[in-house]
Amino acid sequence: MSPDRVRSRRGEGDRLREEIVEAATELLLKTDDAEAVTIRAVAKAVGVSPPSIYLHFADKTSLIVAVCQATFDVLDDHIERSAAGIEDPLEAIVVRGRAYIEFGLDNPEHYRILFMTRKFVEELPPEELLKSAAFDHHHAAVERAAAAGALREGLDPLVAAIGLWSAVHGITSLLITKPNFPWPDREQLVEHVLDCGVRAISR
Amino acid sequence: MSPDRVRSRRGEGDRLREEIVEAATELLLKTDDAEAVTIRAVAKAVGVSPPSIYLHFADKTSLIVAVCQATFDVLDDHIERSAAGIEDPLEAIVVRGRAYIEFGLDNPEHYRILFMTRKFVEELPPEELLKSAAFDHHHAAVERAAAAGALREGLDPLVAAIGLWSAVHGITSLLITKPNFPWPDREQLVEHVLDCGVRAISR
DNA sequence: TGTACATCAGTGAACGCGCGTTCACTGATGTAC
DNA sequence: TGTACATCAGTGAACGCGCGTTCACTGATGTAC
Repeated sequence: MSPDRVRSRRGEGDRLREEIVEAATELLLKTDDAEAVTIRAVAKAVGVSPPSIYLHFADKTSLIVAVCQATFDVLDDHIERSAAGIEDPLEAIVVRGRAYIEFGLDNPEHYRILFMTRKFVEELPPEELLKSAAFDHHHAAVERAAAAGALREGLDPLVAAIGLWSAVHGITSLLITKPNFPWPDREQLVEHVLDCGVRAISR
Repeated sequence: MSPDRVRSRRGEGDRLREEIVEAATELLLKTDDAEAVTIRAVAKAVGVSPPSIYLHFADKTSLIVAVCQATFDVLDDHIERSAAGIEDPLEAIVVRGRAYIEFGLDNPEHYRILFMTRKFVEELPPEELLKSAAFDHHHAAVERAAAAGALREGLDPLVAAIGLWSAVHGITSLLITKPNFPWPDREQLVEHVLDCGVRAISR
């Protein structure tokens, strides 16, 4: 993080790896611009020389992929915590959706590399393809609503889950991408999208 | 377009401007990668030297902005044609939504610069901010549905219009960004989103 | 306990690349007389 | 009708920049004996 970083002791070389991922993550948040996250900028933020990055990552893509992986985990965790202990399956879906949107709006550039960019999550060799637990958890939540008889007849829970995802993704990504659009009250908008989401799938 | 392009006659210098915008548009479609659209690549596609671009555009951003402007017009046109002559206001909304999604899926990289990138549409000096007629037309269509008494009580048509936009934007951008996701049948998904959209706002 | 040595965590300098952009220019084309 | 000239639509070569990445290296740290 700081330029007065002290060199790791023997055997603790892996500490740098974490510091690099953290610095890149923080840089994404602070600059609000994925293009500002260069090898040089990350190295500077960590307090290390650019070649040092290559002690832990084969190339820049690998570094960003590690950031994506870590961010997927944070997102999933955030949603799971929010929904913990909520009994009503439809309410749980709404709460999850709200948490998802919240994460996106709070971490726009992270959201961007995870869900609005092909390069780092999608264009990987098949065996390295990142997968977020978040979708599976969301899907499971919709299945629970279906099992509880809360969904419309004849509605495939997977299709319903994707529909909900695309609703929350839609509003999140538009708000991120179009800051100059004359949006009405943001909170009202979010609640409307969430309300429409369950309204459209429940019986 | 071709390297054997003939120089414009006197007074016809503006012809090159159109050719440049067309070439950039085509390049976006063919390469499916906004990063492939460089001044050099566009110049080569037109059959002209790189500095010639600067006879018509102050810088690269201006060129891409012109592409965005033209693409907004094409999108709006596509939607208007699709919805022409449809009487039922709710059906018109669905048809518009379908046309919007269709445009995005057929022109993913154009969709990306218009709706998934801040740089060219949003980060302009206020007086140059691009505005698409498409949203206003969509908004008007929702107002018509409201006037016809087709919407739920107490629903602000603007909020409803944005909700619908975010629904169609959501599915469009996810399908574009996540080609490797195990999507169910694409057409079924699109219809589900459209169906949910009107279902959630109609009475 | 002292010392030679291997190893580990880094560094400094430089590479090649492609990019947007600039500059001084050229040569065909139309126009004035 | 012929010709000098201004103008217009371009061009060739080069600039500086920041980037990812490589290479040969250094110096502190722990270990073997």
